[in-house]
Amino acid sequence: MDPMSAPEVATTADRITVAMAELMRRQGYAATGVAELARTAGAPTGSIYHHFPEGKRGVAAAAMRTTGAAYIQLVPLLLDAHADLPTGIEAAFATAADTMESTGWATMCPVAVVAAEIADTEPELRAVAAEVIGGWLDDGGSYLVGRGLTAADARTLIHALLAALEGAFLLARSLRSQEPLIAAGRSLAVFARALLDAAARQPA
Amino acid sequence: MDPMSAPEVATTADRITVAMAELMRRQGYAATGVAELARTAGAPTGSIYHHFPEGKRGVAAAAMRTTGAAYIQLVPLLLDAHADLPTGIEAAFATAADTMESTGWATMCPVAVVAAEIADTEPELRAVAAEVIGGWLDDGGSYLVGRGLTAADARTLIHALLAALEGAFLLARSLRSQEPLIAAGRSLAVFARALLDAAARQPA
DNA sequence: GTCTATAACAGGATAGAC
DNA sequence: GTCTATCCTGTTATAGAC
Repeated sequence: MDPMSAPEVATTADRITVAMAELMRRQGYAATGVAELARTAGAPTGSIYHHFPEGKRGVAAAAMRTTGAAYIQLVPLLLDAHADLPTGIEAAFATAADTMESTGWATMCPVAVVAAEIADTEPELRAVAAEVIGGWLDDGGSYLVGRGLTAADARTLIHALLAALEGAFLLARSLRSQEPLIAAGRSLAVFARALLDAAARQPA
Repeated sequence: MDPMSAPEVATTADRITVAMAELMRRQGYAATGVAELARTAGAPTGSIYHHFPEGKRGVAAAAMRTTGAAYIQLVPLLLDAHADLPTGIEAAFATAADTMESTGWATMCPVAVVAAEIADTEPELRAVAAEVIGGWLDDGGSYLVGRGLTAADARTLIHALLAALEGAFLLARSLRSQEPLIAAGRSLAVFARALLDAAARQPA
């Protein structure tokens, strides 16, 4: 708040949120304990319940929302670099594959890990996951419209793209192989090109 | 063993394995307790450790392998019905979407749920996941070669297909929407058709 | 707003009677 | 091979001093 204050370390609440996102990405929601979270964030357990009265569940919700906001910024960052959209998509998947391997196959999206775990058991967190994923679909779809796709095609493509990305992350992490991400990238590049070509052929 | 014995109920070990697969699919590995598993399987906790000396981890490994064997049988079952491969792929995704909605969005692959959770924390289970997924890729790839794809194309397609399927399951479950599965099915049908067309054009 | 101590309970695993 | 009782450790959450 004070413009004079140095950037310092992030606030305690921020450190807790970031630590939770990191732990969830690595081991999921259920396996992450509050004590471990406190240790990782460098805060006593009491601070967690002070900043997040809803406890572990509240921290998880905040971590998912923060992750969601951070990830959506990557879309233009990765795809604007290529004038040809299909080429950009394929390159983005390749970048993801490299990043994953260089981080020891740990860099998976925490929202996806948690979403799989809690969809049937934690209604509030499932709603948060749906909200975050829905935001990705909306924003990603808008971006694709800007790249020349019709609204309907953009919606189809962003659904297929996000599904392929999350699924390929999951397979790559278990197999410790770039192959799923590379194959998914090729597949989506072909699909994107087909949609663009069809739209160009009948601009009704 | 005794050919005269009625089919009866499955053996205790089988009931435990099946119950574990069902619980893991719904809530993951970490959130599934041994007491809950015993209750679901209709067996005392002692029996679990009698049949699976490695405990919860051993039951999970058995459940993943059993699931893997069951799922791979679905491939010819779903795809042989259509003479045109891309059409068959799209129909299979649509069937998965219907099944999922009619079961209250709970029917996700337990291997995928667990794989996401334990990739960094349970090395033995990660290896089992890799073994099961690797089997799907091998068998699915062989099937696709039988449907007219080159070995390299089959490998690419089965990777892209499995990634899209697991990812779409994950999104569909969180969003409670068929849309990810339908979009992924369309995307893979287009990709499969492109691979088949390219192979037909240059049968070098 | 920070931190310690602890309450209240559930976790996985084991021992041993039957 | 089945089942019960129990051990020990870890869990989430809270109370209350500072």
